[in-house]
Amino acid sequence: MVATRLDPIDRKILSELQADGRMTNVELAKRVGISAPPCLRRVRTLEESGLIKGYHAEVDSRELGFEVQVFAMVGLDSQAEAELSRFEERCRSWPLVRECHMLNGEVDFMLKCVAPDLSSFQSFLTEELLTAPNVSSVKTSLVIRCAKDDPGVPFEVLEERLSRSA
Amino acid sequence: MVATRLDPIDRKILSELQADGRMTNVELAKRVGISAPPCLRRVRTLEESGLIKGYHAEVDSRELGFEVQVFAMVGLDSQAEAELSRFEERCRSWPLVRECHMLNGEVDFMLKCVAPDLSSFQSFLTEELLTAPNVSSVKTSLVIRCAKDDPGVPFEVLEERLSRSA
DNA sequence: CAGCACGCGCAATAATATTTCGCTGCGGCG
DNA sequence: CGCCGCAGCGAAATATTATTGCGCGTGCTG
Repeated sequence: MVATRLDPIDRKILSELQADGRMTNVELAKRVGISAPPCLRRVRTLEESGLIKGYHAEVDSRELGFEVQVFAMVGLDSQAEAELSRFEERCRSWPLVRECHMLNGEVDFMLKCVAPDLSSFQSFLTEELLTAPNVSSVKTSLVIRCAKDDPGVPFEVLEERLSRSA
Repeated sequence: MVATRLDPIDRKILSELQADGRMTNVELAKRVGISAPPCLRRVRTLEESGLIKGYHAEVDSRELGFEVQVFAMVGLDSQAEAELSRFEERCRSWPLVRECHMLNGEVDFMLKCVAPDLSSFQSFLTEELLTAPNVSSVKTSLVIRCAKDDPGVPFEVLEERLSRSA
């Protein structure tokens, strides 16, 4: 990891931008305690180094008409690398699938899906996911409500850890 | 849902800002096909209506030293509302827990956790999660690799759906 | 068909981003 | 030790962007 090259100011920048990605550079500079130009240079460096992978607006999915959120646990018949990749590629092509994680243990993949309503998810499930090649089992769990949905990483933990090792 | 009040331009704005939340307003206006001032007015309206809940920088968690990502499926002893809320509140106070979703079915909660390494996750698991009141069972699954991690909702699906109902 | 409300674009202004420049502190090297 | 070169800073200048005010057209509504 490249994080060791980051000084406390860089980490503060990342933390602030994770919390509010549209903060002006002036405001950001004020918060991290340096002037605007070096602050912008640091942000650009963080972007170019790939530590900042992008910026996104967080939208209200329910209000936008996506009432249904589902976790799908998928088991495959073959776990050969070629088959794994094929399944991942398929997931990337399904818009309803927002996340696809390969897991250890009995279940091979965890998918997070979003759909306008139950019936559209059902048809995705039966017509796409269950009929996809190599898929042996799918267990789905509907999200009843969401208590927490924080993006990114807990910088507090990082700081705590660094202060201990210092 | 309030989405019916949105015209195609508003939806395009949301879609563009979800993909790139730091786009300048002039660029955004160009893409959605109107001039800058009305575009900015629309963005402000979307923000005030809560349809845009915020903006976030997407950071590279591995590079930042968070090597471990885990899904934890939690079962509780009591599912009384007061107990559910209490557990949710506890999840909000744990930095390592980034998401907490209540599910239907046998498992009560799905947690997405992030940690610097396996041992720090283990200590969280044994010292915090497993010892929390009312927690009866926890099954964890380590993320081996991530094939897809798209934020937000698939606007393509929304458009398709609206064009059918039109 | 007049009046009204709404949303647009244009032009002007304010704020912000970005570049340029010179200063300063720090570590390597003569 | 003292000099040099580098890296990072801040101030100032400039370019770009955000924001406001205003007049115009369009489409309801009476």
